[in-house]
Amino acid sequence: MGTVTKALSLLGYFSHGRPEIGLSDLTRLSGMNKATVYRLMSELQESGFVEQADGDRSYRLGPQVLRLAALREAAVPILSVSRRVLKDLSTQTGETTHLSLVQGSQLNSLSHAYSPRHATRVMMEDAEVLTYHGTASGLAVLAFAEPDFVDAILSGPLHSHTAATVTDPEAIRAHLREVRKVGMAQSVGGFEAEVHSHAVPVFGPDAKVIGALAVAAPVSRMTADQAALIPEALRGAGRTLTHRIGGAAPADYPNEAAA
Amino acid sequence: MGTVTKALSLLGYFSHGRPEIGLSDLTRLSGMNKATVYRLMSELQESGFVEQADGDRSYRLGPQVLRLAALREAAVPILSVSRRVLKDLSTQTGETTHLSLVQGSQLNSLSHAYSPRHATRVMMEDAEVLTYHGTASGLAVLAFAEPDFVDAILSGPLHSHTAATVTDPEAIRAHLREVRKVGMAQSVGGFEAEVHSHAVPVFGPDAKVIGALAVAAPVSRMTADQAALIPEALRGAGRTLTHRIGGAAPADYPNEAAA
DNA sequence: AACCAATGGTTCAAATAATGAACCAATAAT
DNA sequence: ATTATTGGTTCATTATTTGAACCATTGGTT
Repeated sequence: MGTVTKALSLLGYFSHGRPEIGLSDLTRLSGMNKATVYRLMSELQESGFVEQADGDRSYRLGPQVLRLAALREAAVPILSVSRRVLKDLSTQTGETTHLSLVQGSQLNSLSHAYSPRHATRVMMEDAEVLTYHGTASGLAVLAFAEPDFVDAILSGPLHSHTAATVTDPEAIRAHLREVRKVGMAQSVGGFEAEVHSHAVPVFGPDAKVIGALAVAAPVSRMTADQAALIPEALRGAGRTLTHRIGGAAPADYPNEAAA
Repeated sequence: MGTVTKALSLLGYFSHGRPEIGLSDLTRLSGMNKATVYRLMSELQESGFVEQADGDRSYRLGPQVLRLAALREAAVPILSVSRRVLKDLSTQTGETTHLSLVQGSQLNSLSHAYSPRHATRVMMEDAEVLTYHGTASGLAVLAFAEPDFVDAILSGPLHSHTAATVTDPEAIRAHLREVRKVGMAQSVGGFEAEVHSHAVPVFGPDAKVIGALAVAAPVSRMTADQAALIPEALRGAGRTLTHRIGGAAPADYPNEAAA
């Protein structure tokens, strides 16, 4: 691992649950030497990627990342485009919808929309890490990802989020074959109990999967009507989003042919 | 310059005008060795901070920056808070408004709002670099920045954007004293011709200036009425934004006492 | 008040990783 | 057909990173 990769990997320890991290904690989390972590963080701080919280001396993400994200969006406006698609999809289905993108070996939720129709709804946060094996979005991505990538994910540790999480690699592979056939993944209580999610893959310009679009509803609201309406609306939204970002579905993707 | 700083500095060459950069260009821009740039970019790519555009092999910012920006916003929600303030300020003034933040030694526009009132309006882009000496926002920041910081900026090269740009350090310092007195900066055609900008500083929790809030109007619309209304609305918006992000104005900031 | 265990931060010889000139293959321009 | 330029690679030399040990402070225990 090069020095730069090491420094950037430190940024990976920040999350919603851990927005600020002290030097000692970072040392423990990363397993690196304290002096090393200190020097790397000092460099990241110099560049504005992290800053030190006021009273405390612990680190948090810095303002420089905002500039980069704004430029990224200007070059590849996935988030801004997705907001419209998500809003429409939430309106159509009456449920919470979200977009997640593949970032290295992890899948991150990055944009979401709610519907005002029901008082109860599935809540989402942006920049949350989703597992590939335990979420409909993750399965939708895996089903259309490169075999090497799938192998890498399935050979890693597969945690159980709920009692309903499938963690057996062979069972997951069987599931993926099914997803490939219908072009959509479902997960009932696999990540959060009482949540029924549908997800379709989103493709980039090279016809490679770059993320997933999902509808998350309380299981109690999954009536026959909804179970018919959601897949249809979702498939349409997936096609729209892939198209608007200049993407293209691969030849073997069933939703296109069926459209 | 450490290796990490060097790698991150490469990200600084991306902008709206240059969203994708090839290896040779990046080598020339940075003045580093080609092999070095290649290795650094490879590491940045590995971490998802840049990616290579499809057909071309040139680099552009990667998806990983989106995740970090979402987390930064979750920890310090300046952008989301500012959007409301900017929208209100645009409605009140009928003009374009924008927020810029200090990021290291540069000032970046990061959020903006338009008013639908007039057909012509000053256009803005996010993640644009503003100069300290040539914009109202920059002057508002400098006027309340640490003396060392001001010295560093004014001792660097000061480019002329338009015929009206003031580039003499002593003239700028005199201007800054004036800004400190009234708590607001103005620039008429200093960055873009025909644009009259007003700006107030925004302060962080430690009473240090972190950026500026500005109203940008065509000079032709700067009637006596507007020239009275804009400063008042802007001062109010500045106070609101500083307050909402948990910031505090320093004791010598005049807008507070006047309120 | 003395003690202990944390914390963030610093030092310096030893180990390792970064560097840069030269080189290659493949396009693009003349 | 020739030349320049592109992205990418190599490897001995060089310079940076590393890590164990060390401080100074802080907060909690007894």
